[in-house]
Amino acid sequence: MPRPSLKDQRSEEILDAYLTCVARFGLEGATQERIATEAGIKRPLLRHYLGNREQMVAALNDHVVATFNALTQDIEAALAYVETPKGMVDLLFDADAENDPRLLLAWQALSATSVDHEEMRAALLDSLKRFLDVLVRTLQRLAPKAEPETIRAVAHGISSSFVNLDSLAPLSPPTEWQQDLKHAALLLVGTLETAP
Amino acid sequence: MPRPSLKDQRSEEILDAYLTCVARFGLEGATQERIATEAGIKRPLLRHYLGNREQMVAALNDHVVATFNALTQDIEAALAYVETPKGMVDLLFDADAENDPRLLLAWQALSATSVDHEEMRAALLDSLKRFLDVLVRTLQRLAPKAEPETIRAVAHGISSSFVNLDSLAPLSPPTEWQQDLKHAALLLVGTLETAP
DNA sequence: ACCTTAATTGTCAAAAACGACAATAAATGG
DNA sequence: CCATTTATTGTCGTTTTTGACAATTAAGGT
Repeated sequence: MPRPSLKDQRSEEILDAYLTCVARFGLEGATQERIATEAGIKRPLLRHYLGNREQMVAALNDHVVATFNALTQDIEAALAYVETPKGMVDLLFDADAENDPRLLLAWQALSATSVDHEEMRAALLDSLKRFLDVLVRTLQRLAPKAEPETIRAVAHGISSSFVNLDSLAPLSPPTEWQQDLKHAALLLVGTLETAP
Repeated sequence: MPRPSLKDQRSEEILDAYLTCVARFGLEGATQERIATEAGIKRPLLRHYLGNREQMVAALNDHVVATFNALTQDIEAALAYVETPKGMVDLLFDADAENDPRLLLAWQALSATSVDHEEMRAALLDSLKRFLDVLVRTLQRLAPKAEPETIRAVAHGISSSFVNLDSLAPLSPPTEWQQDLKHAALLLVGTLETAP
């Protein structure tokens, strides 16, 4: 048997470096040189692992979508043990504290340029739908009496605050904003409890 | 006297084309070729009007910040005639309906790469602060009894939904999401009325 | 030790992008 | 009509980025 391939494992590391560059310089600003430097390798290795540019972008999109979906599933699993809307917000905004913003920044960079690539666009949109679905289902469980439309609105509002938390990170905003956004999410879920 | 200069007027048009490209391809994806094509001119004209790349980026940042600040002032002026929190949300999310998403998309693209350029970063952050300030002051006027911290939270929540509205546009999301986000904003301002 | 395949690097050519300058056309006041 | 300044385009050389291939090194099984 020949030498075993570390391609999958290595590809993950390189995709992570790619993710870093896209979050920092945007999709087209993430040159192969920058990615290679970030990954600590030589440029031709990128080709060896991820192929040409088009294939690289597709791989990154898959990676970002898969990571985001995995995050969604982790959150869903954790939310199963939550019994109150407040606990839900705590979980989301504490989990995000230890969550590096690169993922959502890259997600946004990809979605901004996904107009041309239908497949990418669909996958990105689907990943967000999954996230929203988890929020909606959890809210339905925690506030069964609430109107479905209200639950959808709350889920979207929480999602917006959740996303903004990361997308504002490059501006190094005042630290209070983080609490303000969490507070907003708390206010939103609070509207479900008092519903008739 | 020599031929009169149309530089200011023309620069605005070109900056608008620049804005379009940045919203679509990101900051580093907005090549001079694409901008020139979008503006219907030849590439060397870009240099004539906006200078080299570094100067172009600075000019775009100024333009985006100025436009965003102008939008903020317009909203502030319109909000002066609003008497209810619901009216405020109506105004914001109706004004945004006729508001093309390019501005906020470019704003985000700039902010994502502003880590290196301190001046840009400060201006972008300041423009967002102004917007939030307008929301806070309006909410203070419409709900004088509400806690300052709650008002800040509501303002941030509304801002998040407002921004998300545009940043999701490239994914062509379901049209209901637009109403869901507005609904979330309504729920947020609703928490101010019932405050003791 | 040998063979097979992966990992890694070197290198080159083509294309894209940029910066800079020259040259031409156009318009306005005198 | 002339002079002056702007608007516009053409074009060159350089740098950056990419695609592609060859060559070398390394690792594991037999």
